[in-house]
Amino acid sequence: MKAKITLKDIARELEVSISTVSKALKNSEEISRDTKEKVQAFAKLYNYKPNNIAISLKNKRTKNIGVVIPDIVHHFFTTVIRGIEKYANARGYNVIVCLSEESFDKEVINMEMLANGSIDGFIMSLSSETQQKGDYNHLKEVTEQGIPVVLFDRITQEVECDKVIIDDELGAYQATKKFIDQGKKRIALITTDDYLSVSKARTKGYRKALEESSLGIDESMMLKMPSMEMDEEAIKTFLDSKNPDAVLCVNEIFAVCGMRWVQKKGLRIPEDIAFIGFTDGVLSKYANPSLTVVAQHGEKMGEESAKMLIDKVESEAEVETYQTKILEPTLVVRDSIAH
Amino acid sequence: MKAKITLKDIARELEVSISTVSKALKNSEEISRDTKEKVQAFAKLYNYKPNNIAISLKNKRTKNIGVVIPDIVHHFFTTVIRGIEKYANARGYNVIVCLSEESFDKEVINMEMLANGSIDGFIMSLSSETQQKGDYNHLKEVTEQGIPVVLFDRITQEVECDKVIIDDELGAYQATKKFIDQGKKRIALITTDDYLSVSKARTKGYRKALEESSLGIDESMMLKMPSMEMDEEAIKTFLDSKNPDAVLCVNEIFAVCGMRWVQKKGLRIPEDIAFIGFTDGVLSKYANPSLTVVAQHGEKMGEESAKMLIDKVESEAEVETYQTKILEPTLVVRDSIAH
DNA sequence: TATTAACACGAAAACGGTTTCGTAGTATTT
DNA sequence: AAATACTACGAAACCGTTTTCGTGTTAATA
Repeated sequence: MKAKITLKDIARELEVSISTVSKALKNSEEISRDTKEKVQAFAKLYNYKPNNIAISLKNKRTKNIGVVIPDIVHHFFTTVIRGIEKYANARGYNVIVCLSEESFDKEVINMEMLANGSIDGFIMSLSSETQQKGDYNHLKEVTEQGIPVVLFDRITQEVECDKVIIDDELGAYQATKKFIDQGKKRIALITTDDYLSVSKARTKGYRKALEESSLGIDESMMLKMPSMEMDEEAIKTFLDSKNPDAVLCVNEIFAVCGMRWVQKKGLRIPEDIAFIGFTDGVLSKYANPSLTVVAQHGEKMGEESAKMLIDKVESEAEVETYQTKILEPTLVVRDSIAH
Repeated sequence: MKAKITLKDIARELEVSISTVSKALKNSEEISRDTKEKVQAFAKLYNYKPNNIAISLKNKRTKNIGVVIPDIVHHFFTTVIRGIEKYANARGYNVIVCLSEESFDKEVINMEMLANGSIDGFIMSLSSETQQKGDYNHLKEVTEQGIPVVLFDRITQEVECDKVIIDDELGAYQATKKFIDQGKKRIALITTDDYLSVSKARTKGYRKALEESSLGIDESMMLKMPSMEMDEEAIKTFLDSKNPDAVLCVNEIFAVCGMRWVQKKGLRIPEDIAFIGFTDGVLSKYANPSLTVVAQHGEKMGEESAKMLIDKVESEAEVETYQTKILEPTLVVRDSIAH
């Protein structure tokens, strides 16, 4: 086992000072050609690499960014992380991932853990519990300490920071409009409770499209699932009783379950009943029939978030101005609707 | 913006030395009751939290573990990360995630980036390119430096370190045996090229089961996909020409594609043709019919890996003894086979 | 009363770098 | 020859902790 070599080691071997070594390795003008060559050669030979921790301590920059998300076993978040990681890596940053598992307490603990010097900034999506409680003090504390935060997807207006979202309302609006244009009359919505900012926005878009049409809104055509846990029975009962000819679901899973059930009953998709979901994951792609979805462009979202964060981290100016970036969703048309 | 308070700040305010503050906060016996109370009260008031970076530099322990995986948009890896994160967090560690994206170079770069003090150890799964090249010098260098490494799932025998795998051979063997017991005669295998350690093991299990049976092996019943990219045509052609009555696939996607195709041709699943895949992901669960799979217990695998790594990191002893933990796979029976 | 022990605290080194500033020695200018 | 300007390097501070060791003060002991 050969331990890592330090500046001090090089200095001792070469009988120069630590400062000289440091400067020589940085190709400083201050150091003579001879000395530089000697030091650099030695460093290369012994594979010297500066210690990140020491540099972090000195610079007060860790080149780490903390990502706090509710769940990682979830296609959307996973693509966001990929976007973050790719972008951050390209700019020399590492990504520390923490999972809140939809718990307020875990979210708080994770942030506190990271806020003590481990990271230069946060990228996060709120846990459902946090959104329910409406308690954002942990976020406010962090921003007050001058640590930049970027919120994505599940955001709140109560914290002043940069934000990246997709226009969920628009996505739902377009999807619903698509149904209307295709002559669907009984358009249902399967969503979760309103505490999730995204569900709320999607419901709004759905309502808006119906209001604008001649169809109008029928409250009973909306099924609100109390939690994000799957409850197949609720969906089946709902579909059986309301008999929709089109269903908009706020995720893939609700949609796939719905499709499976109506197929079992002998209905044809999309002729008798059409489906559109949210999130362009594997499920939609390989479902039978393949599912039309409102794609959220998670990777793009991750990139944007990382860009906003790193720009802020690296900007000297203490700009107290925040922006919200709204990405446009895309309808990915597959076989679960007519086309 | 209120900046973080340091020991020095407290010392100045309270007119004591830094050492006294440090000791007082640690409840040292050396410090008088009075002083301790004073310091602790002040620290609490100003919400003092020690700087992680400084502590890391001092202790030469970061409490970070580096996870390097080929891809994060992949259910299996995602569950492993969750397992790692949960376990590591419980023991006070953070997880830095790096993606190799199946590239050898990225794997090397990521490891180098982290190996300079950012982490206490690695948990990783090899990129396909690395397994193809068979070049493991980056791993060897790291272990030689005394940084513990735990390899999971996609491992190699050429590096001496702890390893966690599932018994892929056994999983494939059991799945194939299941087909045989159910009277299937033309049992096909859809796999990827052998360079992936897991594909190799699964193929071996498949062969073993057939060899032990009266059916024997027909090389042409094995389809080797050259890459992990989906090639639907190859699968269709293969299924059409070989006409199997059972198909074992090394992942979910191959299986779901296969199912979709044979259903389109009017075959019944599982009566005419049965399917078993690997990886218990969302796809299997919500496929139509739902897919029987060999579950890999990713979360368990993550936990085990994290446990092995942290135990090693925290053990003072420089034990040069490594273990390989083999987890048992489970057959999750769903509607794609008779039951 | 002189010695020792206990107590409570501070100085300083250490972790591994970066960076400012001072300076000895040489080269250039007047 | 004296004044000035470079060149090339080292000392030391600093980032924020922890920890060892030394020491002044008081209390207990001989």
